[in-house]
Amino acid sequence: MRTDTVYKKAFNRVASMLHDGELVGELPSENELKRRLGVSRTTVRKVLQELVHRKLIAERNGIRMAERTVDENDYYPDAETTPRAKHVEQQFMEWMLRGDTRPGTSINELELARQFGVATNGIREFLIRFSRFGLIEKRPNTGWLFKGFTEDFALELFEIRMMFELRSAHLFSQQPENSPLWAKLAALKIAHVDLLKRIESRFHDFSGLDNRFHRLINEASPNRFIDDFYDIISFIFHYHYQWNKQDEKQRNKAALLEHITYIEALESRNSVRIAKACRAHLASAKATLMRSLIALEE
Amino acid sequence: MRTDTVYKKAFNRVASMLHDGELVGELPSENELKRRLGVSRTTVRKVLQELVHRKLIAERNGIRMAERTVDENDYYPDAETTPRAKHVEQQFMEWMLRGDTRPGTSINELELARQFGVATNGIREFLIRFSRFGLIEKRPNTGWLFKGFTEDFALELFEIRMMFELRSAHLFSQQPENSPLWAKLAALKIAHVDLLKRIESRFHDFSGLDNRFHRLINEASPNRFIDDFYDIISFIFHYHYQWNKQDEKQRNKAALLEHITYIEALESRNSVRIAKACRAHLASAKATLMRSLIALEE
DNA sequence: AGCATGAACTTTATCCATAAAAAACAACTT
DNA sequence: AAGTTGTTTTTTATGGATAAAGTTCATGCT
Repeated sequence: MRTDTVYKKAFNRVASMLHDGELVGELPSENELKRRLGVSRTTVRKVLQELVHRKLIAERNGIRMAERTVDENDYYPDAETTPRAKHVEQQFMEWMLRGDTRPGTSINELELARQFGVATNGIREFLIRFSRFGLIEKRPNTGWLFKGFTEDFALELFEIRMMFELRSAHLFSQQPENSPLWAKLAALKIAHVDLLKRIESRFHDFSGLDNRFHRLINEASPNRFIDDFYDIISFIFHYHYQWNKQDEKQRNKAALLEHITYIEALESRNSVRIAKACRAHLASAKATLMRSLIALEE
Repeated sequence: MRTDTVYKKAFNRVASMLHDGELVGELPSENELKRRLGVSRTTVRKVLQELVHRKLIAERNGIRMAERTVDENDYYPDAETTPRAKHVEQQFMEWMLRGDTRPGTSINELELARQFGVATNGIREFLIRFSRFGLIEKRPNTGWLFKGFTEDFALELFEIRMMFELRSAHLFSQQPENSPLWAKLAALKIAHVDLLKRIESRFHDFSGLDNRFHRLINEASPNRFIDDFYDIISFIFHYHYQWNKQDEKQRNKAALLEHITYIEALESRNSVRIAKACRAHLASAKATLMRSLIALEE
């Protein structure tokens, strides 16, 4: 059966809106809620129905009002708000990055399905999606081959990344003075400086900034293939560093400083300086990844 | 039910081997056939069984020999030797490139499934696979968006292609003198010259050469992401030109000449000359594609 | 007319079933 | 011991079913 994660997530969302006093007095219409929650009206209605049923809200002559205050165990557990496909992704990534899965291992759909508690279809769809990351390969009628999260992989990844980023940074710097992206860049710089001040406690926030920064650079002259490639990078890094936290603070602090230099280079519009800052930053990111790969081997 | 296309294809293969006298006297062992056909022994046995049943071969005290001569209608029809997934691919590409599918159209899995006569699962898997080509986009719980085989698409595609190819051509030229790839390049050049002589009748053969050439260039310093990207290109071109044959002969002849120039540039090891030939060739390929896109609009 | 709710219909996400194909195991032969 | 064939088990490719979520149609209210 299809999971009802969309509903549960929407429900939690409304509950927390009630809790935070974002919905005072008469509740918005179904259509308005639909817009705010980004789900269909069908789902909105289901949420409302349950809210009434639990007496969190009450409906009197067509007007819906908050009734009871929301408490902690009105919320559905987080795990129930994530669709199956996402769970498969997480479990697979853990299996791959954490387990002792060696390069050359073959991947068995049925076995993973059993292990993850889902139908084989879900596994297969995930693997198809995942195959574009270059880490697995399909052999028809036979199964999938895990090629390994190896040094080669990282080298090839960074080679492309470097090409793309140099290209995008260059084009970014060539934008007209009145482009709104310059203002965005300035704002991002401030965010960097702010984070740097609080780095001791807030170092986790870096990955959000990192993402924003690299995506911003691509915005100047969009290319879907570059965007897609950046998705690969984010994905890989997200999971890799999620299970590999050594030196996180230090790593992020260094990257933050590199970003600032890089941003200033962009602001200078000086090609040579830009290329240099870009190269330096990527070289450092690469070195960090390589180091952690070697650590994994042991 | 799973199709038995693997079996049928293997059967046809063996039948044509018998026909062509590639299997004289005692037939090879099951294991040997398995190796030659690239299928499992289970399938080999099924083929043999059917061959016996149809009296194409006979088995006398453990020895299998040809019995009857193979005739035209011993073969299974071609359509039955292609797996469902491939059919879906073909039908989808036709639907997309030939039909009046406009950018922005949304793609309905169920409707396609009905139209193509397959289960929705197959459509979905295809779409997931296809999504990396940058022509469609998934909107969760809702469906897929067809972004269109547009001018933008072609521009973005060629931008990346140019970056990759310049990089690969450069690295190719830097290979040591004793690399075996130089010999391969020379052989390919001869094949080009040969084809040029027969271009009037054999112009269809160009696409095979084109593929070999571009893949050869990448071989010097492999990068999986570049290979993958080249898969996208081949795929797109394959289908696009399959339904768009205008000027095919002339187009191929021009490309053949460009390739020869390009190969000679590589052989010269002269960077400037290489970059120039590479650019010229890609610019021309791009112009051809753009022209045919505009033709489509009308 | 324009927006709200209610109800019916359609499509997606997900599981399950099964024949075909592959792989593993077993017994036999040289 | 290594290669054959026979048999059994496992896995993949494909179809089908269904609850959840999305969309459309209908009705009613300002």
